[in-house]
Parts: sequence; C-alpha cells; structure tokens
Amino acid sequence: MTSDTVGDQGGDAHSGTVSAGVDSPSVSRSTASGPPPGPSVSARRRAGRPGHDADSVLRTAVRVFNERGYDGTSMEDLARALGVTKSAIYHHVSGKSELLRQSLDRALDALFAVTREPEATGGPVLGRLEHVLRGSVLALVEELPHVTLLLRVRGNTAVERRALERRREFDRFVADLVREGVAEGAIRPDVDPDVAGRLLFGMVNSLVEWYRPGGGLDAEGLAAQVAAVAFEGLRTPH
Amino acid sequence: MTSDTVGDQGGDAHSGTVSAGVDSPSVSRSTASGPPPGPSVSARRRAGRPGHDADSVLRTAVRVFNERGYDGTSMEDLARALGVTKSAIYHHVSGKSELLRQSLDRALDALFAVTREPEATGGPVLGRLEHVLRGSVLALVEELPHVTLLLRVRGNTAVERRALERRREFDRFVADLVREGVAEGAIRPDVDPDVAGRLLFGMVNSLVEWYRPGGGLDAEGLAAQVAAVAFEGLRTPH
DNA sequence: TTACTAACCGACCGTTCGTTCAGGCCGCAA
DNA sequence: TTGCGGCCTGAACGAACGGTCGGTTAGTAA
Repeated sequence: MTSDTVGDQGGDAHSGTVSAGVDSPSVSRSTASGPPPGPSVSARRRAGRPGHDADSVLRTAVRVFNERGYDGTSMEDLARALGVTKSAIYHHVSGKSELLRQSLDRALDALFAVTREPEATGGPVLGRLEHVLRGSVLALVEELPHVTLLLRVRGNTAVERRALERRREFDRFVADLVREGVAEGAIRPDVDPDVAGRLLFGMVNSLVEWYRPGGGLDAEGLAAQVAAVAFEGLRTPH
Repeated sequence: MTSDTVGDQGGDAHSGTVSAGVDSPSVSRSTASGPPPGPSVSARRRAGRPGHDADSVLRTAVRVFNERGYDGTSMEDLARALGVTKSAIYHHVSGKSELLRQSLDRALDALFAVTREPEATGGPVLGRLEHVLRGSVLALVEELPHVTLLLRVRGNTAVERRALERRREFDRFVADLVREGVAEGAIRPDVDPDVAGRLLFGMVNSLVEWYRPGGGLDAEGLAAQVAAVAFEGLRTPH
C-alpha cells in the first residue's frame, strides 16, 4: 500500500549523523553542537553543491517536531539538527508551516489509501472493519513520524485545521463501519457503536507513543496482535 | 477515590463567561476580545478587590493549554481568556511553567491514588487489573483537563521531564499487573504482555481526545464499556 | 577553463515572547 | 473616613521568534 508515493524514502540510510533516536528522552538544546553537515544520501549524484535536499530536510524536521512538538521547535532547532544555519532551510522550503503541511498530507494520504482498497469497501462488515484496522496499523507504521505528527495537531493554524478536517473524515468512515457491524449483529450491541469505534482507534493511534520498527515485532505481527485484542479481548478464551 | 485532594473543583460553575467549549474546533485568536472580567465564583466572599484567585487562574490556563497546546499558548493568550492583562497573572503564579507543574501534579496524584487502593494491591490478578483500569478511567474523567495535559507532555523542560518520569512509573505498575496476569493464565498468552498493557492504556488514554462529561454517558458507564471491550473484545459473544 | 546549478552563510528585520516593576483600584472592617 | 488586603494596570525589558537578503562555496557538465 502507498508503495510508491514519494519513493526514495525506502532506504533509511543517512543515519549515523544524528545520534539521538526518535525516542530520545531528553534532547539537550544548548549542547549537541550538531552533526557535521552529514546531509542526504540519495543514490544518484546531483549537480551543484552537495548537502541536504527538500526530502532530507523534511525527514529531519519531522523527527525534531515529534521530539519537541511543533510549537516547541524553533527554526534554529531545526537548523542545528540539520547542521546548517537557519537561512539554509528556506532554500528548501517556504517556511515552518510548509514542513508541517507536507508531513500531515503524507500521513493522511496513507490513511485514506486504506479506505479505498477493495477489501475495505466490499464483503462482510467484520472483514471490512478488520481490514481497515490492520491496514491502518500498517500505514501508521510505514509513515510513523508523519502519523505521529498528525495525531498531535491541535488546530492552531489553517494548515492544522485542514488536516483535522480530513482526519475527522477518516474517523467518520470507521464509525460508519462499526455502526454497520452492530446493525448486522457482528459486533456486540451492549457497547455504544460510537464509543466502540473511538476505543478501537484510540488503541491503534496509541501505537505512535511506543511502537518502534526493528524491535523484533514487525508491522504485520503488530497488526495481528491489535486485531486480536480488539475483537477477542484480553481475557483468556475458555 | 481522590475524593478530597484539592476539593472545590466539584462545583463546575464559573461557566458562562467563556463561550468556547473545551473542544471548540477553531479558536479565533485576534477576535474574541475576551469575556468581561468574569472571575471566580467561590462561595465565600473574600476581602479585597474581587477578581481571580490562584485556582480560577489555573482552571482557565489548563483549559487554554489543552486547546492550543502548552507551547502554543502565550501568556497574552491566557490573559485574554482570563479577561485581565498579562501582568495580573503573575500576582497568582510565579510563571507559565508553574501552571503546568500544578496541573501535571494533580493528574499524577489522581492516577497514583488508584494504584494504592486495596483493590489494586490484593485479590486475584484479573480483579486488580480491572480495578486499576476502571479506576484510571474514573480518575481521568474527574481530572480530565489535567490528565489531558499530562498525556501531551513532550519533555522539553525540567517540569515536563519530572512528570514523564512519574508517568512511566505508573505505566510500570500496570505492565507488571499484565505480566502477572499472563503468568497466572488469566490473560491470553498469545499477545505479548507488554504490548497488551500498552494497548490497554492506549485505549484508556485516548478517552481524553473525545470524552466529555455530561453527555449521557457518565464515568461509571464509560469505565464499564472500556472494561468490556478490553477484556471481552468487540466481536459478538457466541 | 568556463558556465551553471544547488546549497549555504551571516547579518539583519520586525514581531512576539515571558517576565518585571511601580503604582492604582476596589470592597470590607474598624 | 480611614486603613488595609487582595487584585489589577501600563509601560517597559532583553531574549527569542520566523523570515529575508545579497553574496559565497562546492560540486557537475561542457
């Protein structure tokens, strides 16, 4: 899914330069004088002075946004993380909010792609719901930094409000599915459908708070566990 | 539980002055010239010029923090919401981070109170876990604005990092409970205990994103539904 | 060597930030 | 009427903010 939206992001090399992982607990602000320029790594050599390109800037920016929060991140912070000066960033993007916009759009595109897959629109309700559930987990993992950012948006600016609107649209799609499931008797009727839908995706969305790929649990396995808990519950079956 | 920690918050009067609900989608910044001073409401008349007290300032501040995010809220924003000037706020609190500290402490105190209740430390594991689950939901509802703020903290400042540490301690308590449940065979062994614990409280924590008291579903009913989904799952029992 | 391209620097702009301070205002009790 | 406690204003501070600008550097391609 969303296999070739932006491309080139597959190779997650470029690492090494910045030590702190995505989850680093305390990010010293004053120290950490920044890595040596350590820019992008795209395979084909480009003309012109080597350094960052728009993509590597976005990648780093989103990582820092997720560490400090969007509002808590200054352009100076970004520049330090990139190993360049503030003004260099404006060579790649028009401004801070543009970075946010690109990231949010990417997250939302991945989520909506799931709702358009045939398994999400045809067949028994429970199957459709489960497909959307698992697909959302996969999309969330694949675009983890962007989805993380999306789930923290508060609606302070026009960019954020537009994203919130699209997100609500996605939520409506899921809520409808759950309602339909209750109506057809596939989902237990003693919990409110709206509540159930929100709990379901509350569970999914909470993944961004702790799941990190490459830790022995892959996206498919994660999706399976989420689906198991969501549909069968925690208690040992008897 | 936590029946009389800080008191006086039970009566949620003081309303009326500010129109926007906690969930108001777009919060105009320039307009909304603020309510007429409309200060606190505490029953007993105090000496001196009438106006806000430390408690009413905290209440409003936390509400605005949750609307705009802590970093996205300026003291000017707070002042406007309170109907006073910036400098007036410093009569009640030492600064912005002090407001955050008070709020986070309140949320954490309520959560830890649950873990110290006898039903959370004695009896069968599954019962203990369910008690902590339901108790957390009740605490979350009772201290909704403060818990909401807590769950969004990123660790940018010392105040935030201290709160994150206490929160991790709470998470550990829950994780241990789940692990114990798996070991005793009360919880299904095919999901990883750590994953299960995180999913469980991911579900609970997501309540702050949508649950609002006074909407036909009270805290007890909510806790019951959460427990049902968590332990039995969504699928219709057969 | 030269032309071209892409990325970057350093100085600077106007605005907003959190915070301080000296003083004024309001309502109660004496 | 006066005194006092509690709350508030208006003006200002230095620091940090997002963003702009003209000029420079380091590579590729001819």
